Amino acid sequence: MRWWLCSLHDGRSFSPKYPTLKMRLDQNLQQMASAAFETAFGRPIDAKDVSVQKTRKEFAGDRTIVCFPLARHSQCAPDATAHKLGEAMVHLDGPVQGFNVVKGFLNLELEASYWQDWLLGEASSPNYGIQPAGSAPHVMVEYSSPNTNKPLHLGHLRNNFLGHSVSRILEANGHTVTKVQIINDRGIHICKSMVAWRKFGDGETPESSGLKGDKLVGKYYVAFDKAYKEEVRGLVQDGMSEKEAEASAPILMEAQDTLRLWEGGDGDTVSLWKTMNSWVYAGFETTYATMGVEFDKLYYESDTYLTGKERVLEGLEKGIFEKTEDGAVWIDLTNDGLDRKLLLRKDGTTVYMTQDIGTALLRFQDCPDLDRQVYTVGNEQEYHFKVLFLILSKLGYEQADRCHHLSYGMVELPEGKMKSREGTVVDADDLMAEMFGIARDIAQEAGKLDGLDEEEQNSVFQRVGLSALKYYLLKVDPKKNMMFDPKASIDFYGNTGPFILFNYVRGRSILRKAETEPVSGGIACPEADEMDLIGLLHDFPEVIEESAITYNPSLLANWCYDITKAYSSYYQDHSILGADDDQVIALRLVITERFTRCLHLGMNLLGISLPERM
RNA sequence: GGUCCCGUAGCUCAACUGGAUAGAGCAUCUGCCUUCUAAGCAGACGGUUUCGGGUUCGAGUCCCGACGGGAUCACCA
Repeated sequence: MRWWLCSLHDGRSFSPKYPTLKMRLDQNLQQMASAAFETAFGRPIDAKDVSVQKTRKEFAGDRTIVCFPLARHSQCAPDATAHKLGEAMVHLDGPVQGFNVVKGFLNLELEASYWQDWLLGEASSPNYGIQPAGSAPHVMVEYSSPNTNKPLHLGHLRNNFLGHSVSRILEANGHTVTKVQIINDRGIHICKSMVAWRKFGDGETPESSGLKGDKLVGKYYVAFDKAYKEEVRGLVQDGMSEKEAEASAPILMEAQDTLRLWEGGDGDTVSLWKTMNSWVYAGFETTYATMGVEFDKLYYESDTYLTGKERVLEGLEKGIFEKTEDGAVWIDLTNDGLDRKLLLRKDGTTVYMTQDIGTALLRFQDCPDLDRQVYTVGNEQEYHFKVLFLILSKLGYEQADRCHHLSYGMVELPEGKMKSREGTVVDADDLMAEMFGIARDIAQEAGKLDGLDEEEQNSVFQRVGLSALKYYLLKVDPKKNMMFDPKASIDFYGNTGPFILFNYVRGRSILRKAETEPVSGGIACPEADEMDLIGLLHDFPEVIEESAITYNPSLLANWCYDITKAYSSYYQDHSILGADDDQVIALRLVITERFTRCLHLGMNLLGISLPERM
């Protein structure tokens, strides 16, 4: 244990003035303001109606109460209201020691000891900012869920980092979280790769080619597309209409036959399917391991689509769905402002929607205590989920209300959307490798890691490189589309993951050195220079909570940057171990400890792990 | 065409959910390493928050309209 923790907690003088202060500061001030208001004006106001916010830096004070809305209740001008309210609050038994008024803004000044007590009290807890495990309901979070016909790309990285981070943030808020993905291992897309591999593959395997399994299968998916296009072109030249040609190209027919054979359980087809899928999974596993994401449970579409089909047939009997003359099953959602949607093809095979119905219901069945499901899927599928939840509801499942689509925006390239056809896809493996390489180049050039063995160095490169990528993708509001320019690459300086890591490492370095320098006594009173950092530390629990409520890790990412920036500036202007006064050293060390601990936790909730050196 | 999302500095993004003088990074320029890690710090430059109305003490934020960009409305997943 660090000296400044034990010396301040063991046996003595630390007795906070407001030890039972369970509520956070702002709520407390709201209640105080409510009480003070009644004293001053003889009329009650609801504590919730009091707007408390941090005082802006350019004004004196810690917290500000906005008094414009209160003027209506006080029957006084806003600034007069502020004065009287401030007067009454100072007289209450609480931390408010003084105040000043600017226009209708009441700036409250807290007792100096308030923040000292807080630093040594609430902020010192190892659990600061997180809720006890199991104190909130069970949530299932789905993410990743790639197609098994091509390798993971930049879009999947955003998806995985987002879903993984949201899972951790929910856990920090006390939820039990089950991380899942649906493996789309079935359907026409995988059949296309199978057909192409049979036609052009000549028995090629990952072993024989040295290609990662997902890359190999992706290669044949591309080969299929190429052959298909050629056939269509040929048919059009022979006088067929384009639409007709697209629907009847022989290689497509072959893929559709393969799908029928697969659904019929044909031995050879199923066997090849298993082989090629296993190649893809092995490739994905490697990529997930590099990314640092994991899953608690996998759902396979091949296991859930039949359940979906059964529910659709039940719905058909109940008259919720309708069968057209050719035998296909549809739902008519025009009364709900949507369109007609296909649920079963005329040949009885299932579509995407069918299996998602089955999957959703199976998951609630598997976890009886499940409170809700979160689907991390791109915003291009908003319509799909709208329809899915509506269908579940029409089928009579109340679980429909407990499903949430966590929709996120596309990662766009300067030329627009990624198109595999045009070769503009940014491959996940390649991009991560590039990040590691940049991290290595920078570190080696500066000679920062001399003295570490190769394994330790690699671990640092990976953490630093991955931090750049993860932070880059997570700092943007999930719902917004974002831009990625492969030529400009991802920065390692400025508002970036490595900047945050760097300052964490500096803080940790100080703490390691401090261990050998015993100092006793209390901590000095924080000055204005320290208040920036203390204020941000105080925000931490709310940031974690807000990130969970809104499924938005970018709030947390931005907090990590803000506090790091504040620490970096502080670090530059103040010598922490070299201060003249022992109590000042103690204060600065306490702040450094709170900073590194909260930052470590916050970054971990983003899925970013921190090195001790870099 | 219907529905949904977005529009903030040259570029990439913030803005505590309606609060005070809209902030960071990149890029450009100027300083700072004999000092706890310079992947850093300090400063300069950069804005009619796309445009026009409305709501009120107060609007980048809310409502209406226009313009611009994206997504979606598949017997692909």
